[in-house]
Amino acid sequence: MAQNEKITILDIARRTGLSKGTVDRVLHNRGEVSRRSYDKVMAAIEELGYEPNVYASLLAKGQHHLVAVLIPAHEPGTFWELAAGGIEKAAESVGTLGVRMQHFEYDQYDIESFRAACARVLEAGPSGVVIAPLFQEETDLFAAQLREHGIPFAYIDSKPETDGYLAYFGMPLYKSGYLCADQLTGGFAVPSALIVRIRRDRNQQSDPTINRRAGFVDYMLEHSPDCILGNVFIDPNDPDSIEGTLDAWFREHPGTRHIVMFNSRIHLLVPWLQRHPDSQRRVVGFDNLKANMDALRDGTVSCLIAQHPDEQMRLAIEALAEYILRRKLPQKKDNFMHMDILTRYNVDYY
Amino acid sequence: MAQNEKITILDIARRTGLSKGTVDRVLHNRGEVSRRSYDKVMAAIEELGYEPNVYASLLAKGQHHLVAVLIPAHEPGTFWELAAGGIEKAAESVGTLGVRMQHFEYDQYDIESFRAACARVLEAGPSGVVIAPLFQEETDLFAAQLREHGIPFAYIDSKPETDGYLAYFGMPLYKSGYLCADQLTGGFAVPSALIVRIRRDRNQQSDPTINRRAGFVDYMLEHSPDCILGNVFIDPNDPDSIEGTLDAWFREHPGTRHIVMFNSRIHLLVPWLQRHPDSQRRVVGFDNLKANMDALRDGTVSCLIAQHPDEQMRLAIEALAEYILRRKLPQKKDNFMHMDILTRYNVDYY
DNA sequence: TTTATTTCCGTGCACGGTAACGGAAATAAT
DNA sequence: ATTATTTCCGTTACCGTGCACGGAAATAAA
Repeated sequence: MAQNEKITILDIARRTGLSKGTVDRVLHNRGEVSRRSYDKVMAAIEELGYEPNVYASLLAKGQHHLVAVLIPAHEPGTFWELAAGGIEKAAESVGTLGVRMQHFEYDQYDIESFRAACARVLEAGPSGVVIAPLFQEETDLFAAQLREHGIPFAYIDSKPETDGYLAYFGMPLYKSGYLCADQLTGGFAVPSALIVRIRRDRNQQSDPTINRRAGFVDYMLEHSPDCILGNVFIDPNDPDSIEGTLDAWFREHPGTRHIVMFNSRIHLLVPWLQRHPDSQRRVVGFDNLKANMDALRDGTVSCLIAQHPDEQMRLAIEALAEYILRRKLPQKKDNFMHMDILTRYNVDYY
Repeated sequence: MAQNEKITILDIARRTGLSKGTVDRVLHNRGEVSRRSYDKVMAAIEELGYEPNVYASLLAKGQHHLVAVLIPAHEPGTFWELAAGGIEKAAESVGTLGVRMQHFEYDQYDIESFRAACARVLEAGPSGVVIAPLFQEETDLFAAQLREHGIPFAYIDSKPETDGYLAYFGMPLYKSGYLCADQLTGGFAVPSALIVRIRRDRNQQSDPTINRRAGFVDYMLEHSPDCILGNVFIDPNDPDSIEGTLDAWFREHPGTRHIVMFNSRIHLLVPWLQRHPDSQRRVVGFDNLKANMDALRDGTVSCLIAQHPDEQMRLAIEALAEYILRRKLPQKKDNFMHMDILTRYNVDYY
């Protein structure tokens, strides 16, 4: 561990009777070195315990790497805004290492815009890419292109089944549904619960909420087998329909109390919930959007399960930087992040 | 934000008609510069948006800074072991910047050992110090010494009332007690609950659990005013006494169900809890020690509130490094970390 | 053997900043 | 006016690597 003096490239040059140029060629094995010399250098490196000086290296090549981030447009108050926030956090840690970040947006409901964004990323010539893969097939195509160019990439949020990525940072979706159910019921059997869903565009192949719902349902089957699970669909862009849909459902099922949503839009229900207060009702949703946290504070929502997309982003960028600068692979390829339970009593510290 | 080209020290030298030597003198204000030149340089720096190249700087001076960490001995399975874990995490991020860390231990029940550790820290001549201040007065003395030497320091876990530190990273203690109460009761009124405590040495002046208990009690007064709160004391080194104490209490108060501890030792109750199973009982404790998380998994403990001391450690070290290397003050001086709620359903991802 | 090619390797500058050294210019002392 | 001091500033030699350039040595082709 403790080396009294730093071994430099010059030391092993002297030791082997070669020049630092040759040693450098060996270190980066860029050829033009005889077998004999190669072995001598390698032996000396081993023997003296040489470790390259990162500063000198970075200074010398003066490389300013670019990491491209490819995520859906982050409208204020959306899930992707949170993710984008992680870019700045990453900038603090790896920015000093000469890594810059650039942000490429696409419309999550328009596959064409995704294709266009991919093209722009390639044009920018990044050293690494972070991808939030919403369109499965298109993502695979893009991944293949990146591999061709030798550009490493990492996924956040969800990941395609195809391999070839450097790392993945996401949430254990199935488990999150399980956890969600436990928070909704408090561990006790409940007679019924309502699942509020948003109808998805068929173009968008990847839907994380499917797995969440599966975990939720399995928990209920185990702990509350007689529970009746209702499903209603709402249109996020039509507040009136939300009101109407919920009113209709509760008129027909007055016994139901608890409500759950598996995406980040639980805040859409706040107006209705406020008009129909019920101190015994539990409402559980996902993700620490500002609107959601406000609902938590005023008691409209009981609990949020947060996955901290900003952390995922930061870790993905850091993993890429580590690989780009030092060729170091991440310890784990698939990283499932912690799920945080937010209530009105701890939400203020997020 | 986007600077096309990096501004170097030479650029501002040329811009001002001075030499890089002079610019350097200004940058490190080591005098021998006329007022006129000083102003010119400062203006150019501002104007061109100069930012020093950390690599070149570190390479040139070859400094390897040392951050000393002063925390209680981290026996395996204790709270401080978690904190010590953060040192390695910090090493990954700031280690590449030439910052090394050294760890100084003391016995948290022996004030003499704390004094000795302080002396050893000063001998090592660190560029910054992280302190977990358990002995209030002694810590103030040490802080004064550090200030004298111009060594910046940061507190974790708790902080003395004296100012002069660079940053503090800890948990909102009072609020954590509040949150704890909410998790224990599920928001409903309960008839009674038992608080299990550990008798403290009077030498140790700083006790974080006091504030926690205050928050807990206040929550109960609001939400469960008629609740009877029991207090028992156990000796952590005597398992038999733990059994006896709990048996005795529950013999006299059979109506009580829920149990809470405000320190990290809830795992001490596991043997007793396992011998007296009760599916309706809620048991809440603090901190993500391995033994605690195991108890969560097998259902013995219902809920843990985690503050992630390793994160506190990492952030404290990073803040120090940022100040040492770039003289940048942390954004906030007092940082209250998030409190995470751990249940059997999300504990596997910690 | 001479000439043309490869193979292999040393030299030297660049990267951006640090700080010691010494000297010119400005001021003070004689 | 001359000398002694300050005050201020430019020059220069590093720090450890990366890499282009050119040339010596070894081999192949003539």
